[in-house]
Amino acid sequence: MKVYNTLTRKKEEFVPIDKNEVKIYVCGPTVYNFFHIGNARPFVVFDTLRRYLEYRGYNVKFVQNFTDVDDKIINRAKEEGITAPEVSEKYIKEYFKDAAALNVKPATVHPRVSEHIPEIIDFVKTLVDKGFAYEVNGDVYFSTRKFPEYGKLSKQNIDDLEAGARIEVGDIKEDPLDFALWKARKTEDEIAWQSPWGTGRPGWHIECSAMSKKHLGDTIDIHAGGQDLQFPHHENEIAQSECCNGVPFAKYWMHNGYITIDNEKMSKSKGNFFTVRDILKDYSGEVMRFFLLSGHYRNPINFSDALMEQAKNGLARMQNAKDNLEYLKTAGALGDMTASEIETLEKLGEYKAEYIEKMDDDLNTADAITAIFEMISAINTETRGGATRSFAAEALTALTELTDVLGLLQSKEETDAISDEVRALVDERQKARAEKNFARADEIRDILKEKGIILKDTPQGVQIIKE
RNA sequence: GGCGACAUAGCCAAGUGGUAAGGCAGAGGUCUGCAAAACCUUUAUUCCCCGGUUCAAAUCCGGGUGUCGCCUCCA
Repeated sequence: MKVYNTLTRKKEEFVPIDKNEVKIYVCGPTVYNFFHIGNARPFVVFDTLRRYLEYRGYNVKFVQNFTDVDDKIINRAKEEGITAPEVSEKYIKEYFKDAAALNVKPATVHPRVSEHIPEIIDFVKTLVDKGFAYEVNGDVYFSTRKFPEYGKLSKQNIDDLEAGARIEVGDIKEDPLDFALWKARKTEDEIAWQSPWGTGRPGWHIECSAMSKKHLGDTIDIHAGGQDLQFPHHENEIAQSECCNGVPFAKYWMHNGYITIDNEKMSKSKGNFFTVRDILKDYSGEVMRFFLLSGHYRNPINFSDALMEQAKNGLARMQNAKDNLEYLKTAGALGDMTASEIETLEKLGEYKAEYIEKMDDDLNTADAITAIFEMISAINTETRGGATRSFAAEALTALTELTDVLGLLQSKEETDAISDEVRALVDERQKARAEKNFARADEIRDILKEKGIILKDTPQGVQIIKE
């Protein structure tokens, strides 16, 4: 597999450091609110990366943190009149709900900042001892100039950065580019821990470095996150980790592109801000996931209602194909596959190869989806006038193998559990149809539709689908 | 000011030297009691513009134009 490495700005062959275990760290959410569609992109994209690597036989250790110590959480706690831990606890729970809706699997480890304070303090101490950091009034800052490679990820020249840096009034830092590793407590009600530099809490960037080290070791395979994290967050992580550990931090850096609303960046101040929780009222998580995977992960993607409608319809084509095969698996013809079916099955193998080739090319999910649609066309054409049960079963396996890796077509209930009541109505409708009492037949179809049950009359009989 | 991304049909989108994938929407048809689904046909002589390289360019080079992002918390 090839992945685009931000560090080198090139697609590189992916070779894990330890061939038995791929180590991936993804920057997770700050848990002060429901997460939004922009947050959802890296969750979905890198969950797909993980699924694909697992599909290719790798054992993946996937770490995604929760930032549960942060100004935004403290502010939120004040607003709601509860404690900061209560806020983060609440939104961690909500994270798992929305992630599940998006078919994002839980990480191997979901470390929390609040549970890694000793590790963070040790990390900062090492940096101070090695002379990469200094303390001022209970704050500890990283000395950016001490790391000669600073800027290697974002390809920025340190002097240019210096020129553009904002110099705040009364800044106590030795250099404007220095950033906080540890922040002294300012007010009594702020959450804080004891440290060699007094009471305080960790800075933002240090958390990821410390948690990555704890759970994955000094050098990891892939560090991933949103494009905006490239600078300064990831640049700072590299500086901290490489100065502390003396070895490269991550072999590959992967960054996903932005989501825009009407071609503008989503932001609270513009009021064009959509949480996944809100979107779920109109579209399923799977539609959102399909939408997010329908373009290449490094390209920007625009979010709108019209685009979600397109995604919904596209996904429905996929779902129909699966539903039809599931139906034919039990309603299709008995006996051996036909020559044509055997030939089609071979073709499905070719589409699978195409799918793998595209996913191998820096996770080209757009082309992988194309391969799935080509597979579906071949299946639909073959099964147009019916199919053998064995072909339906084989085709279903071939199709779901590919959709599973993308985390699609997962959430639908199995259609086998159909109640006697429904069964009776279907039978009554069939009788009505035979008697040409179409008014009653249509009425029953409408009654069932209200209950989320769709009937399709096929040459093989009535296909019953639960929405 | 520094760094970077993008521009392909009505919409979305892949394609980085060999003659424009795929999806959505639209039109016509087949099947059907009607639906639904599906199938068939149809929708870019052309890839923002201008030059250049080449037998050959959406793809490479030069120059424009436009849109967006990072440099400040942010996926």
